[in-house]
Amino acid sequence: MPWRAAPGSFSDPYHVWLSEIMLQQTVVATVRPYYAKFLAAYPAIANLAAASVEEVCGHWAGLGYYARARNLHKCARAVAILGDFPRDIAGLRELPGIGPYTANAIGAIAFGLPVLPVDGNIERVAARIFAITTPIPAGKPAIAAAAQAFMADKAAQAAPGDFAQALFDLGATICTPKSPNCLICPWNKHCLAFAQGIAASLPARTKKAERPHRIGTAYALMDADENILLIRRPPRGLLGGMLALPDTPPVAAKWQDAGSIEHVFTHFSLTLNVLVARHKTLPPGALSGPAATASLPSVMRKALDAARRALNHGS
DNA sequence: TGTCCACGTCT
DNA sequence: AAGACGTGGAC
Repeated sequence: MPWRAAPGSFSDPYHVWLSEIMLQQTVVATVRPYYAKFLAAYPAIANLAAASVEEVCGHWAGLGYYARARNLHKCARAVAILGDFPRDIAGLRELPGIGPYTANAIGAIAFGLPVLPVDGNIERVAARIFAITTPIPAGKPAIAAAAQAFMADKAAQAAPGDFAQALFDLGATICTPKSPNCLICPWNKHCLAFAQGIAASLPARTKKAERPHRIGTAYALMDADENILLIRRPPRGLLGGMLALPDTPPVAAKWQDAGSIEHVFTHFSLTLNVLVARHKTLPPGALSGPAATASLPSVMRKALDAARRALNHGS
């Protein structure tokens, strides 16, 4: 990983923090190009603090969970005021967007504090080693508590950051969610789930409630130069602070059907009907143009693509 | 195709 | 303290 330091050495706290925020609920392959883009745009956390929140959200577009981008910016400004990252868990926890996991990740990896950041990987390893069958999420606290026993290990104490990252790797490559490679696992002699032949079934999960379906409308108003009218959504809630197509008609116009797109969010799936219209000029102050459309959340990019297809066919 | 997975934080 | 919050890849 580009954000990792050589074994035995500490990583730059800025790099650890930036990568860990991006890695929340997001896989490494997705994060990689965003991490590179952010470091190019903001070589130091001071550059991030000096940027506008709109610009930061724009760079974040497509990565999802946009509260992370807003908190990233807030956190950068808080760190700018403090002068540097706090070097203790309690201090890190007070920063926006940093919860128990991320505080421990920064503490262990950047500062060598003897703490264990229990992510999904380490949770899975712990559930198996100790054969904890309580389903997640109810069983989460018990699994995290059991995982703390790992820190009794001398190697863990000596290099908490390397230890945590080694466990991440164990979970990602050997102790995988499905078909774990127990036969080559360095810990298989100590694994209760392996001994009982139940490793693949752990951690158990409570069946999720069915995802509701919603229907919405997006309005794409395009001028002669192919600019599309965009709005900025309110700073909280769904796609908070992000650019979007309006969900109510921005002007009186001859709206035409451009088909629909499907999108799945965490807590609902969405059919978005897209309507399009041509207009000579966009309202003054409209956000538009190629730079703006590059900064759209994925659902809005899908809608915009549908709108453009319809307009190009119709003309 | 659809289900699961990415434990993470905030309110 | 239960629910809100995105997206894409693996299988």
